[in-house]
Amino acid sequence: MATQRGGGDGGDGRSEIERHLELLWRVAERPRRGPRPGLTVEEIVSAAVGVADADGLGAVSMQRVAAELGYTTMSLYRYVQSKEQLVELMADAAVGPPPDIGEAAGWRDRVELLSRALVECNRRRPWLLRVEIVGPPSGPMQLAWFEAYLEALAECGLAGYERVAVTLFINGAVRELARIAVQIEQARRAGGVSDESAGAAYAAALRRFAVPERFPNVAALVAEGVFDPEPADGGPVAAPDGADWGLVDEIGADITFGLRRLLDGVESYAREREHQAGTA
Amino acid sequence: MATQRGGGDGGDGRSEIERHLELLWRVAERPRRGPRPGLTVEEIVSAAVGVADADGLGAVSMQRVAAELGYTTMSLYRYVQSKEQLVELMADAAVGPPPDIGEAAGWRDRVELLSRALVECNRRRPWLLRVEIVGPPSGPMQLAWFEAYLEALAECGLAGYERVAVTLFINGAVRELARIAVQIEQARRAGGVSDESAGAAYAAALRRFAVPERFPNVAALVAEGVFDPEPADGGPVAAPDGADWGLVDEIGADITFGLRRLLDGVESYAREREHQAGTA
DNA sequence: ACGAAACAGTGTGCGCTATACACGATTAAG
DNA sequence: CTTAATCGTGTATAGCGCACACTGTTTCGT
Repeated sequence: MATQRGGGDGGDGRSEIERHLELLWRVAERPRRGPRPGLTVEEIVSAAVGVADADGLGAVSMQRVAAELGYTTMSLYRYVQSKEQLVELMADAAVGPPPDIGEAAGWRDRVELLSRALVECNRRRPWLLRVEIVGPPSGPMQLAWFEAYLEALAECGLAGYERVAVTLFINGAVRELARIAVQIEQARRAGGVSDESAGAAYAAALRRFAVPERFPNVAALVAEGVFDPEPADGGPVAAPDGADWGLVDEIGADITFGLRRLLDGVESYAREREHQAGTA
Repeated sequence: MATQRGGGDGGDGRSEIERHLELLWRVAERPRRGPRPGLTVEEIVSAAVGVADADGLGAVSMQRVAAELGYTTMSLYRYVQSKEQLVELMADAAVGPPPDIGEAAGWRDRVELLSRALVECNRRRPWLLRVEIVGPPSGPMQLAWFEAYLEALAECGLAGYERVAVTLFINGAVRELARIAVQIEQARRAGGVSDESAGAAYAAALRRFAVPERFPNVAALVAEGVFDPEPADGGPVAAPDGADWGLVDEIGADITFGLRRLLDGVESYAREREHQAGTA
């Protein structure tokens, strides 16, 4: 394993994780001596994000980022402790702030709007989905999204820790579904030789390997045509209620459905508890 | 980007993705000429999994795996097209088959049992959570879990594609939540110097950066003590109904809550539709 | 039976990676 | 003006994935 960020100490009083957080939040204690730094963490992160946007996460190397800035590789280490940390800074910066969903609609719509915006973020920067989440939301932007979800859920009738649970649950589901969708999308864009799109290839694979004896349910769904790229007539209704996720239709519909069931459950749970509280 | 698995062709008729799937499913077309292979894909994958179990995913290199088998690095490439592919094979093999949940209880309990088992898998092999999912469930084990979820949801009253949506939704949420929990767990285990555990450090960080002006909801929850490692009295009730995920209690409770709300929503949705169908 | 073709495993080498370390140049504190 | 801290650079190391050429083995076509 690389550097475990447990209780290490760099010589001064602050632990490693503490300094990491200070970097995330740009707590800049100005250096007291020595030459003026020619770079800022901001610049480095933004250059790295630029590289990732242009050529993917795999193209982000210390050398490439430094070259982009006209500096040498090692100079970056004056600002960042490791590449791993740089990637985390990138991830936080690149999600950007959550949209300002006014007081437009009810809390359910707000949650859905927020989730749609989150998907949109990840769709525009597919490499974000390849950055692994290292823990609970810590950076400014991550925390801003967290805050936004909690705010959206403020009046849904759930207790504090319950709202946290729902937020994390939704985030996880959305991220994972978006990952699948984006990957399909990319494969589809890259597919040149054969006519069949990646979705069709997947359907064909299922048809081949999901034998009814061992995988009866999957096989039945395959037979239904659920996994066919173009939803067959009467198949999954794409984007009900005008919910457009900008994703492969099928996955978008999946998110919509799962999210709405979850919110249904939240609603009924809150209602029931309110009722209990009233009679108690 | 590395190798896009779009429509490449290796000379024979089968596309790259096709050959990948055949390897996942161990479709062995025996070679017609030449010496007998001294290794099998099975051995290689199992050796690689052993390395990952022992020293983490970062320790898995072609050299290391080959050395473990007493072969040279390059010999592995006779069986596997790339390291990326090997990792995928590892991921599929390492989750193992889903547990056989009998006809014990209702579909809700079956889904919860399955999810608990999935979390347990990832808890015992934390490196699994660091392997990025590359697409819809394709490997034998991945598909077996998919099948198990669909089977568990068979009698919940949902249509086919709706069950798919719920399955993917749950999988995503469970995976992401488990990732956070495992990371906290590891950090806690590695934390030696300072007394405060990683959870406490996170709570402290939130207390420092989640100022009420910009993050009122988060700040309020921090003040409530929701993020404190030891749940304060009256805080989040740990493991209601005896639901033990083997994880950090707080995250386990999060999964339980989110999952049950989702299933609540599924139940009411199915009931309502059945009712509609009855009156139609 | 025999040449040819296919295949297994090895050795070498290339380009790339992160990053440790020592060094000169620069700046501010005492 | 000394001294300590810092910035940026140059150099070096250990490791990585993997392309390629090569030897030796096995089996097919004849």
